[in-house]
Order: sequence, then structure tokens, then C-alpha cells
Amino acid sequence: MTDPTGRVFDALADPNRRYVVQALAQRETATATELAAELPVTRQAVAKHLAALNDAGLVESRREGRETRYELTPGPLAAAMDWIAGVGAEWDSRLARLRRHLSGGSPRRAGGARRRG
Amino acid sequence: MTDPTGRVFDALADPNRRYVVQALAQRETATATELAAELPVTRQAVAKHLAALNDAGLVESRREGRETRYELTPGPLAAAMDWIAGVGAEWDSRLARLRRHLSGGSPRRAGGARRRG
DNA sequence: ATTATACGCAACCCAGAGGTTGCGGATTGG
DNA sequence: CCAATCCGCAACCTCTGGGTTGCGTATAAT
Repeated sequence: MTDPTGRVFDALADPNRRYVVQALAQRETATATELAAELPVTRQAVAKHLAALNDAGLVESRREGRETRYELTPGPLAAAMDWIAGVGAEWDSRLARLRRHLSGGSPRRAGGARRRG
Repeated sequence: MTDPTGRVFDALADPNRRYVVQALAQRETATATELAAELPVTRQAVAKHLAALNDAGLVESRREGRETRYELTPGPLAAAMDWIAGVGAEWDSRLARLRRHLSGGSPRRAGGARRRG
């Protein structure tokens, strides 16, 4: 999993990690111990998750005295969204090509990737 | 990984799986054998990946004669994007609150989650 | 009918993820 | 100084994920 996009998606695949991301999106910073208090796992487990998030570039750590505070760096989230959007665009243009090919009627632009219908 | 969102992110975490998704976004359908020809893994490996994608709701299979054709169903991608967008929104509103709190100046809306700077 | 193609199922292998416990080392507080 | 926190490192365990090989079976082609 050396590619950046893969690391981001992998980071978001775990529920505990998603909880951490959401938590850090709301409060400004948090420590592993604080987060562990709200999760069904130990502090070390949370520390590992934070390491994974840091590896994906989603989080930055800063030591303050005896505690290590983590902060969200949501940049890579945009990259992940871009990837999904790219797939949606290819899907849409393929649909447009198909539609245009089937009937010469006015081929209006389709929106983004739509929900399951 | 019983939660739907987790399954989608987990599906997108693997490079081969992402390749399959992109491939299916362009061509209309494909078989496991066809995809395996473009990937450094065996047909069975691709079949497992397709099963995972199907489990995440990203793909549907249809048997046609002796071959099984797979088609992309991009609905769940929107759900994944929504999750990311939700985090971005919370992040933005927190920033807005902070900015409004620090200085009474006109608090213009921030954009979406921005790229790494 | 026989051969070739495409699939599914099952067993198996191995590395890594997620988790725990057990320390030892800083830092803060009395 | 001594006790209480907070952290990081390391060992360990278990289970799943990605991958392979092997085989049986159904459909298609000759």
C-alpha cells in the first residue's frame, strides 16, 4: 500500500479511525488517551490508529510537555474525493457517449455519480 | 467491517480493486478473465476482488452463457463522498466558529477541504 | 463426441492489521 | 524527593486479506 490514495482509503476503512477523524474535525486537537476514553479499545490501539492516519497524511502530532496532541490535516481527503470524482466523471462521459450514440437527441450533461436507484 | 461505508472505503483501499473500478467506469462490462489479463494477478484473485466490490455494492454480476460479466454500480461512491464531505463541513464550520470568535471581522465562508499546502 | 474455454469452489500459504499486555522513560504535581 | 500521569517501544497473539494451485463443472466450438 505504498500509493498515497490507497493509504487514505485504507485509513478511512476502519471504523475507529473514522471516529478519530470525525472527532478531530470537531475539536481542535486531542490526545490518544482522550480518544481512547471514547472508544472500546486501549490507548495503544488508538496510538497505532493515529500513526496510520499520520502515515496517510491525515493527521499531525505535536508534543506539548508530557502529552502528544494530534490535529487533523484534511488535505488528503480532497485527493480521495478527487479520485472518486474522477471515476464518476468517466462513468458519466461513458453514459453520455452511449446516449449520444443511441439517439441523436440533445445529450444533456449528466450530474455527478448518483445514488443507487 | 459490517458497516456499509467501511466496506466501500475498504474496497477502494486496494490498488487492484481501484483499477477494476476505473476499468468498469470506462468499458460497459468486463469479466474476471478479461480484467485478470490486465493485472499482475490470477483470475481467481480478480474474482475475489469482484466479490468484495459486489459486497460493497459497487458492482453487479450477470451470467451470460458461460461467462460472468460485471458492471459498475457507482451508487455507494456517492455515500463515501458524502462521508468525506461531512467531515469537511464539520472542519469548515469549526474553522468558521474559531475565526468568528477570534475577530469580529466578516467571516467569509471557507471552501471545501483544501489540498495539502 | 471431443476439445477448449470460462467459471466456481476449496484448500492452503503467508504477511500484516488490529489488539493486548508489560515495561521503562519523561514530565507534572505534592 | 516521591508519586502520579502520560507517553513510546516491544513482544506477543489471533484473524483476516490477498494470493496461489488444483480440481470439478457448465457452456461453446469443431
